[in-house]
Order: sequence, then C-alpha cells, then structure tokens
Amino acid sequence: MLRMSKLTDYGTVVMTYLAREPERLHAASEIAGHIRVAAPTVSKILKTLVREGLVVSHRGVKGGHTLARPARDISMAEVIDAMEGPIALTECSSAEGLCLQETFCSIRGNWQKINVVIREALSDVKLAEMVEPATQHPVLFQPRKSLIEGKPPLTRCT
Amino acid sequence: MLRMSKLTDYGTVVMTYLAREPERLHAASEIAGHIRVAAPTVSKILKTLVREGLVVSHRGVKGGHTLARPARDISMAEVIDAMEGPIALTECSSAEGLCLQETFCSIRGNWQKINVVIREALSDVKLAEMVEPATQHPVLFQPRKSLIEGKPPLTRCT
DNA sequence: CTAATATAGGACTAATTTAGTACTAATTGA
DNA sequence: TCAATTAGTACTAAATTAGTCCTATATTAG
Repeated sequence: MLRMSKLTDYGTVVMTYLAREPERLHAASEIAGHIRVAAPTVSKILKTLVREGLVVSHRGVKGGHTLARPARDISMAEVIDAMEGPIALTECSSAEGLCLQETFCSIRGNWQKINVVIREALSDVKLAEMVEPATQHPVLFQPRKSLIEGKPPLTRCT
Repeated sequence: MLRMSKLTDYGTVVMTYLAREPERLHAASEIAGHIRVAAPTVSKILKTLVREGLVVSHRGVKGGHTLARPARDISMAEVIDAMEGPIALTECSSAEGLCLQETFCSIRGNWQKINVVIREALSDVKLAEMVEPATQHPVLFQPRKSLIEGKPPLTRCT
C-alpha cells in the first residue's frame, strides 16, 4: 500500500539481524551471508545506517558493526528515516514556496497530518519487537476486520 | 518518509477536487486545468479510479466524472489502494512461497502488522476531511512533540 | 613493522519503475 | 449525424533505484 524502497526494506532486515546479537560485532560479509543479500549492497546499507547514527562500526581485523543503542530504544520510524534520507526536502511538504502549485493545493496540510499519524504508528514499534516472533502486541495491534481483508501490503520479505 | 508515487498523489488531488462539487460532472480537461496537471495524465488517473470503483464516468457530450460515493464514505486508504494497484502480489507479503528468502525472513509477520496499523490510520481519514481546511481533527490528530519534529513527510503538493 | 582483514567514501553502471504521450474505439446528446 | 467526451492500449522518455567497483583508511595479530 505504502511502499518503501528495497534498500530500506533490507535496512530493516539488517537492523533486525543486529538486534538478535547486539553484544557482538558483525562483519558486513557475515550479515550478507545470513540475510542472503549481496555483500556490496549490505555494505552500502550499513554505511547509511552508520552515518545516520543507528549503527556503530569498528574497522580492522575483528571489526564489524553493532547497534548504536539498545533495540528497544530504536523505532522502525527511525530506521526508515535513516534509509529513506531527506528526499522530502525537494517537495512542498517540507518548506513553503517550493511548489508552484502551492496555492492550488488545499490538501497539503491534511496530508501532513496523515503523515504524523503514520509516523506515530511507526514510532511505537521498536526494533526489539521485530525480533520477537509475530504474535501479540496487544495494545498496538488491534486490527479491524475491514482492514485485514484489504489488499496486502508492499513490504518485501528478503 | 513513506512514499507514494506521483500518480497516487495526483489521484488524491483529483478525488479531493471531485469531492468539492460531488453533484456535478467534471470533464477530465476541466479537472486538469484546475489542478494544473497535464490532461492525458489526469485521464489516466481517472480511468484507474473508475476501474477501481471510486469514480463513475459518463461518456459523450456533457459527460464527465463524479464520485461513486459520498466523500465521507471514501477513505484515503481506498484512494491509495486504488492508485497503487496490486503491486504487492509479487512480493512475499501477499502469498506464501513467493520469496526465496522466506525461511530467513523472520520479520515478515511483524511488518504485516505494521502495515495494518498504517492502513487503520489511513482508513480513518475520509475524503470529506481532506476537503476541509487543515485545522482540527481532534480525535485522530494528536501528534506528539517528538514526531512533529522529525523529518518532513514525502507527500507532494501538486 | 608488516600483512591481513575490515570499514569508509565516492563514482559509476545497469536495471527497474514511473510518468507521460499518442492513437484508436466507443458512447452520448443535440 | 456530428462533436464532445471517455475507454483502452501501446509506446516512449525520464527519473529513480539498485547494485558494483575501486581506492583509501583503520585495526589487530604475528
């Protein structure tokens, strides 16, 4: 439904992988082997995550990557933000006057509110929860029938 | 943050435009002129919306388009679903066994739940609300400080 | 000190997706 | 019957995204 890029999707998988053994360093090649994504691609993703402060890296022999913070303190919203980058800066929603159609666009404010709602939902889901098997998150997840029967979402597996 | 395609974005603008005068028929060219999007593109969008049952069309002289249902009965989730199409069918989240990495992917179930939460948020926002100026939606929109200060969303203006 | 192993950063290419256009057919109302 | 309008399909161009490669830098073990 709402889509994210493949790299963002991989990013969440990488983060989840790191969250399973947060005390240990993980080389990019090791991660790549486990999540079955090409090593250069994993490296690229890790670089982004390091730059954004979600992952810390150690160079050299026995180097590798690990989470910058405990998994329960990292939300999925943060991971997605880190991977998607500041693309929104070129769009009207981030600043006034960038969009020629601004005066004709009366729904901008409403969209921003919707985005806030989505952010809120994603901010409530912590990385630690993603590591757990998909069962109950009683407070957060109480889907309505109508929603469950809708079209499937667009998250990739990988 | 979470992105939708330009066409989907235009789709919401077209729907909002129709919602302003639901009693009247609107030719594709008329809509194009008002929302400042190329006419063939608007036609393409309208065809999709008609096919998905959100808009009804009337051919011939004095023909045009109008909403299939009252704006208060159409949610933004429906509009986005209609525009984005069944892309998810090729991805692992829509059916078992499509993804080679399925057995290595333990976060799939959790992602599906997150998608449900987002769907729920979007299903609560009706087209009628998008027509109103962006002010209060007291129940739905009570953003937290931390969320508001995050990166800007990716909705385009247009 | 040196060799081996890792990450860092940037440039580049390929592939995919998306946006937009063009053309023809069908329908309707005057 | 004619003009306006949508319907459908195929195609092209542009933009975005994914992925690869190369060189530099850091760290540890021996």
